Amino acid sequence: MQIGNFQWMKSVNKSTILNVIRLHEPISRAEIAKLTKLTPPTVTNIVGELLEAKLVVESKRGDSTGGRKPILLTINPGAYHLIGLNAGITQISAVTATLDGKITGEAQIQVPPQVTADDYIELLVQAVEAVKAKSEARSYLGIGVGMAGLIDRDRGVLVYGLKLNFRDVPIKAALEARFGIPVELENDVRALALAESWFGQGQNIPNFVCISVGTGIGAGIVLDQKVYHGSFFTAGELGHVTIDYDGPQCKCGNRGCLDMFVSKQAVIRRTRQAIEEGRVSVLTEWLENGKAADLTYELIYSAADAGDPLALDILKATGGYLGTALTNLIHMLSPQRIILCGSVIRHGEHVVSSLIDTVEAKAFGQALEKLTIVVSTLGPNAVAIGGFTLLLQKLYTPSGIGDV
Amino acid sequence: MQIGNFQWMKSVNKSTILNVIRLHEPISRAEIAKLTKLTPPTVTNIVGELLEAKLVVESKRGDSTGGRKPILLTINPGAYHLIGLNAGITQISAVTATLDGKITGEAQIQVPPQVTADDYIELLVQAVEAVKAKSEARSYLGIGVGMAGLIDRDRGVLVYGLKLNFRDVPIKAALEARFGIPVELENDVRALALAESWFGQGQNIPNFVCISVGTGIGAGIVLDQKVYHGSFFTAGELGHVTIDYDGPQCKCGNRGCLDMFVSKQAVIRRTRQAIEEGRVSVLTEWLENGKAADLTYELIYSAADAGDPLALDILKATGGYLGTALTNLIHMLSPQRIILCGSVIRHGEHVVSSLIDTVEAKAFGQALEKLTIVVSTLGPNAVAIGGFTLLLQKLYTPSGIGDV
DNA sequence: TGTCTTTTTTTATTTTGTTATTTTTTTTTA
DNA sequence: TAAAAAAAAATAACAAAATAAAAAAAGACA
Repeated sequence: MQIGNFQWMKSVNKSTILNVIRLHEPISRAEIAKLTKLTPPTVTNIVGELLEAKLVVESKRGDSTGGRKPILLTINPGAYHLIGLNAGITQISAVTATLDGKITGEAQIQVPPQVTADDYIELLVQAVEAVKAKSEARSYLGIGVGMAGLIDRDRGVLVYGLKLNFRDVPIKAALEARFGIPVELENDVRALALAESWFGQGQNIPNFVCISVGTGIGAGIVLDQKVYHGSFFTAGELGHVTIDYDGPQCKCGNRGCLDMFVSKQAVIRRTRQAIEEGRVSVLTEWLENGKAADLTYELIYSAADAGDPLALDILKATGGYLGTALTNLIHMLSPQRIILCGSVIRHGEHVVSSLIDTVEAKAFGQALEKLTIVVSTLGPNAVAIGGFTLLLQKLYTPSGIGDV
Repeated sequence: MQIGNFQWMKSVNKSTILNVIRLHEPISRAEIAKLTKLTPPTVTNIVGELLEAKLVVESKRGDSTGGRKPILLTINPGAYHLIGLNAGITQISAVTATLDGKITGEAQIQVPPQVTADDYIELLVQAVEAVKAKSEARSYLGIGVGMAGLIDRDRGVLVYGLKLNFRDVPIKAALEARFGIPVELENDVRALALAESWFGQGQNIPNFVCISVGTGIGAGIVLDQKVYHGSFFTAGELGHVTIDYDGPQCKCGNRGCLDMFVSKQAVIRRTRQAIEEGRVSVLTEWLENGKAADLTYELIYSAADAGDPLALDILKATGGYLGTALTNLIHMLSPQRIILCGSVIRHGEHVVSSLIDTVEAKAFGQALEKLTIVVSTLGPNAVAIGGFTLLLQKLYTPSGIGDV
């Protein structure tokens, strides 16, 4: 139950001002007062504390508009640094960044197929050490981790997932004990959504959904500018949405799950099946004359790029299935934007175009008119960016500033 | 951009205290201080203002626990009254209620098939007059309206819907001009969800979805205790979710929409089709010997109650389709609870049981374990209750109290 | 140079919550 | 039964932080 007292009031104003500086830098005290409707003395007072905490610096003088030149304020990028991790199944990647979200270094570590939870934590530590070694930053505000699996955001625990045998792994506690700085843990797709919200295509979009299509399919849902978790952090399971009432059996027990149609493996399976059924394709040649060792997703989209009709059909159908699932989502949640990410999207112009065609054909009304579908531009570090954004989010939230 | 100032701080505390009184009445000042962590003088001070505004009354003395007996406070039910409307296609129903949500009177007005928007507003006015005439309340806090169609909640405008030719009808402005008290307008299913959240099965459930199945299918989504609208108020279009990729053509242009399987009309259509195909059913007799004029939904569930295998099959299949759609929703949003409402549910034990069976078979993981599916207990006035709850919501929100 | 503008800081005031104290009322206990 | 203890509520003094008014600083321009 939030109650109003002086500390809280000040804390709200402090975070408001810090956010305004972040979003409008470089900006003068007078301009902040105008934007926030706070009075100039209040702004001066709070900016003083932010300067003292080294979160903000006075940069240059601005241009005069007929009077004294304003002293422009910016976020102090150098004082504190952030560490973001993308903790994946086969690879851990780490980045360091400044307070304004600029990446200053990166490092990768491969994960062997068979590891215990303790091994994995040790690999996370190595990744942090590796990226720290490459950076000359001294003071770190914390470590933010995006991780595949069911994550208890509040406790910082991997409940299950990532590797099959992992159960209740206290990632946050382990890393905090090791490094003595705050650690935040979040599901990878939701970290991605957070990254889009702060630095990508989700900026200034209150309601959007980030769809990640790769080995699995997940949705990161942002509603009213906040990442939505659902009860017990299980929202966004797009992969097991039914799109065909009488479709093929999925390993989850249901029929016609989206996962059976559009994951990387599903695309490969459907292509193989079509070839076995005798459909003509350049892929048959490539495989037979040893030009390709095995049927991979990369091979299929190469064939599609080369104009192979089977590969094109498969990828278009993939977009169609995905588009159908997204149309359902659009009618239920009516997001302003859908952001597509993941390896299938990054190498899948055919999938994306057919997806957009499908949505435009199937969705209707205002929900469609107000909608834009875009492809993520954050690149392969997106989840790690989301990781350190968890720290920024805390910093820029009331009562998150005093701790610095 | 919310900034902290004294009025806001006080307003937050005032609404906090008013809410605590509502939820824990009868309660003493000392107890409020303990619950809210506000200090006793602050509570005394604010309670004084609430007493003066007649929103709260000192009722009896409580039992002593070894010292002075506490003065117990309750919401003043008599000082202000509320009006709630369910503005439907064929009928408008109105209720009056006290500040604690007790209904004190009701009235109904039938809507002729052909009316203009102006006629309809006049009928709304008549409904309000009729219910006011039946109540001896003097002072009304406002009118809250739940209405079928696309509602712009902010402006209080019916954008389209209800009757086919209605476009941009300024309901709020019209009623405010007529009665001189605040009017709030909301979509009917979302009003329903709000009613459940305050007075029904959604109490203390942060994330739930209210499914209404009748002539159409809609979902009212409550996330983090707030009714979710989506971009441009179009969230919750459950009726046109695809559940069968190659299903029958819907009037919206897509194939296999849920609406084609589970609305009242769809149930009738599917039953008629089965009869025409020669399936044996008691319904055939009832219709042939003139015992029933026409095939209606009521007739079908009577037959199911009488054990008719065709009717049972149809209703069970209906539950199956609905359950499939809900499973998708559950995997996407992971709500803690699903509340079923509407006429098909109220007279559909067979539908509900098959729906629950389907969800339990198809959903999996934490999303299922943490989920409960219940039937609404608010009765036929639910939307009207949601209507006046719009006013309560405003009243119990910071800066909504000063206006009284 | 002098006046006008704009930005920033200073001073005094106001709002409102907090701490400490007092009053009122009741129960407990000697 | 009277004194002590305890709880609830009210009052007084205090403090935090915003606001209002005014002053100072710094520059523009005639």
